Amino acid sequence: MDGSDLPIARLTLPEAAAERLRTLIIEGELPPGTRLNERELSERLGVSRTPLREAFRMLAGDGLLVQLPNRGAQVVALSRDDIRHAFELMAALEGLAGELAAARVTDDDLTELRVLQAEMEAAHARHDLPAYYAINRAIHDRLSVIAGNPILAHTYRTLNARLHALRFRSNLNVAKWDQAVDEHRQMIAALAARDGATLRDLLIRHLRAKQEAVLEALETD
Amino acid sequence: MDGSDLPIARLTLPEAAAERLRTLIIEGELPPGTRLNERELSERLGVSRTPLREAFRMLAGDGLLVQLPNRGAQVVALSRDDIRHAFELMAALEGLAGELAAARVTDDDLTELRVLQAEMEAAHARHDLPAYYAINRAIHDRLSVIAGNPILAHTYRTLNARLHALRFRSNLNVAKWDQAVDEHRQMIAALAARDGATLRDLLIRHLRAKQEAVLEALETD
DNA sequence: ATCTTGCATTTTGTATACAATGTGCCAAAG
DNA sequence: CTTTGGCACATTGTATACAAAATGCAAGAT
Repeated sequence: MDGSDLPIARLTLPEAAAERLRTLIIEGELPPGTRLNERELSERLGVSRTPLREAFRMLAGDGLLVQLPNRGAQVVALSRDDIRHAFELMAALEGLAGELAAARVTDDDLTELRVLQAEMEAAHARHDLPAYYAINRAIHDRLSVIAGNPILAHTYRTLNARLHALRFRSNLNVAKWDQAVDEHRQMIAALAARDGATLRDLLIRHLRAKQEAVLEALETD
Repeated sequence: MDGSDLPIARLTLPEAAAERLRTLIIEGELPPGTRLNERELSERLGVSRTPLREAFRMLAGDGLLVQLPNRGAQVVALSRDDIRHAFELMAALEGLAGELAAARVTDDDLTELRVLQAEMEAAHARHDLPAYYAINRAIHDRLSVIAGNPILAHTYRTLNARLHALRFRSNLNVAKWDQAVDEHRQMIAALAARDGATLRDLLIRHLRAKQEAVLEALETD
């Protein structure tokens, strides 16, 4: 069985509201720092304040919101240091994921990853940055799943969501982009060779480069 | 200033309830698998159901509770695999903390850690397991703080709380105990030498040993 | 002119009432 | 004797009313 014997996951109202809010935040509809008025938002989402507040608690747990007593919730605004810290942790998580994935990867997984890699190179060739980001994310997500550690995967996704809320896209110079694509090639090779240590190092370096690009992009805001 | 200019953190009712529940779970008062009846618990804690439900959401975010739609919350019961996964991640987090700590540790930090280490050896000498655990935890916590990455520290604490809810104490054979104390000595040495790579390896091995001890202990339940 | 002080308004915090859903038991049919 | 249907009860889900707290503005004092 694949787990479909557990109760089917119908979304409860607070969960649905949280999901909706999450995308609003990540899509940039609710930019960092925005104060969230409960009454206003509850009308906008068509739910009452009670489930909305539960949604707030969930998102606060994910680090997308901060809640100040008697002053409501606001979309988190990461400082430069926060970003540095988040990337530091992300690098370690990706490194671990790579190490574990190398030990467990199947040939089917590799085939799938190679398809994604090809798509990514195509996006790169036609300078399609949004597509590149989407595929890039899919590859890294896949890796964290192949690692076979749900707790890691969850931590990874949560942290990733927080960073995505920054919407740092659209800034990436050509040299770094070329390099990133090349690093991906090396990653697949390391994975195919089941070389966990190398893959780990590659991923950590890869993340460090990404961090630099992000911080640079914020610099020029 | 030390940050005391931010709004002083008075506990809101849901937060207080969550804190209370958290200790009840970690102390083993509410063992894994316990179903939490909202009405009953709200009376016991002296709060109404609304703030209690927000507390549930917070603890669910921390992974201490699972919430099933229309079936309420229950204390999470970790499977052997969950434990393995949690330790896998913990090892990576500790490793990162060690690496970062080695780069930032001050002489004052070292003095403090050496005091804790001495206390730990004393506890070990008099076979005081509870004290040993407490000091052990203090040392590792300290390390994650010295690392200077609050996001890492938070992730670490959260995951740690989940594992502590297992209450796996009271099982540890003498050989492993001796070894653990010795590993701690080596850790302090590596830290004093600012040797991050060595410290990282030590911590990861240390955690692996701990994991084995825990899994063994559960075996004999 | 600037800084308090107090009041009105807005916003969040909590409790409770009501609705919807799930659970378990018992009876009747196969 | 087992199984299924339905009913009563218990529990969770949601909305709303009320209480408490914070914010902004204006008027007065320094």
